Amino acid sequence: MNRDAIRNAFEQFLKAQKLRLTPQRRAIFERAFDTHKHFTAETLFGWLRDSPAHVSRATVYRTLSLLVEGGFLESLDTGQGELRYEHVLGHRHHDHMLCLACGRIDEFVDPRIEALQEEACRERGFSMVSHNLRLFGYCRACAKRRAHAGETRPGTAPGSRMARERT
Amino acid sequence: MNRDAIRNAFEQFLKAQKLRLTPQRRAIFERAFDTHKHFTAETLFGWLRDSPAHVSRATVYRTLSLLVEGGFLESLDTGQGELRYEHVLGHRHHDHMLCLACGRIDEFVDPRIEALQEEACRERGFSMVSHNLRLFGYCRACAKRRAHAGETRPGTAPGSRMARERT
DNA sequence: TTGTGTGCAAACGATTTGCAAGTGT
DNA sequence: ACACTTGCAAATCGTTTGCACACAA
Repeated sequence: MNRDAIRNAFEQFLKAQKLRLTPQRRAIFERAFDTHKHFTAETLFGWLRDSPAHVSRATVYRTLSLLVEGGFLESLDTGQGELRYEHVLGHRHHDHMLCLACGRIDEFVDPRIEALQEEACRERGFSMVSHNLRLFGYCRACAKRRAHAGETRPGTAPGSRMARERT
Repeated sequence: MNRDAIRNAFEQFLKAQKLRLTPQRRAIFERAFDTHKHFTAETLFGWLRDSPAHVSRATVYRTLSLLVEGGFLESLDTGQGELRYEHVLGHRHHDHMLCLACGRIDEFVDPRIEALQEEACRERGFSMVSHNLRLFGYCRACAKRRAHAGETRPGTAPGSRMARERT
């Protein structure tokens, strides 16, 4: 799915919802799809602040919600305060591994896990709408570094209440 | 694992960390283990407010963090703003199914899923510390009700920003 | 025109923190 | 005594909202 097709889908979506295609929405849409990485609302706001397009923080939030509702973006709760966004289109469902030390986010999928989830739901009469699997730990690089340093604690802000060893 | 054993472990934990056993900590500990359900900090605060034990909200939060660090409680991020807490001891690891309509939280485990997660980590050199699998959808009862009513939207606060059909 | 959308700043809500006063050990 | 703890209120922080003005359709 290329950019034009996605943009087109977005415009169709707005039209269908009787929403207006404003320069702000256009700017946010374009910038969001200019990156391949996960980003936060604040990050996107920063990107646009440094560009000719002036979009207020409120509008960034409002439009990101729109894009999520329209199924263009998906929001990922890293459990660390702020939501991160990622593309949905042309991007199959996947789960995440989050590094407690460097914040790196890796994606993975195992169809067998997906199937077992479906099975669990079926057995319990639960009608699943979506799911979310997050593995917390240390990426290869950080795990190696920590093994050497003999570290025990997470590696980010010292003393931070977040990134504990447990969920 | 009975209450006395857990309490004992808690006191040992405090001692080991050179922390003091105060009436507030005792009250919070007892009240937390008086329930079998998932609860929020605010809920626990409410329970204690209506009891002879006077504990400030700040202390509730501080002590809950302590209990999580000590491995007595585990916090569950329902993705709906506030954390919920549940016992750990005598309570094996499990994942959750969250009902978008009534808020019900069910627990389940599938050792095969757990094993596949380990495998995924091994393959990628990721050193897992903890994980968190949440299935969002409708519990048996709500699914049935919705099927009849022909509903499309989640069932809680109408128009609420949360409980969307997507994550 | 006219209902939407935007920007701004104030409001939120859960959680954290600074600080002076209290209290286990 | 003397840290460690508490309570209180103020501070955070990401996100949402009220409102007057601007602007797509």
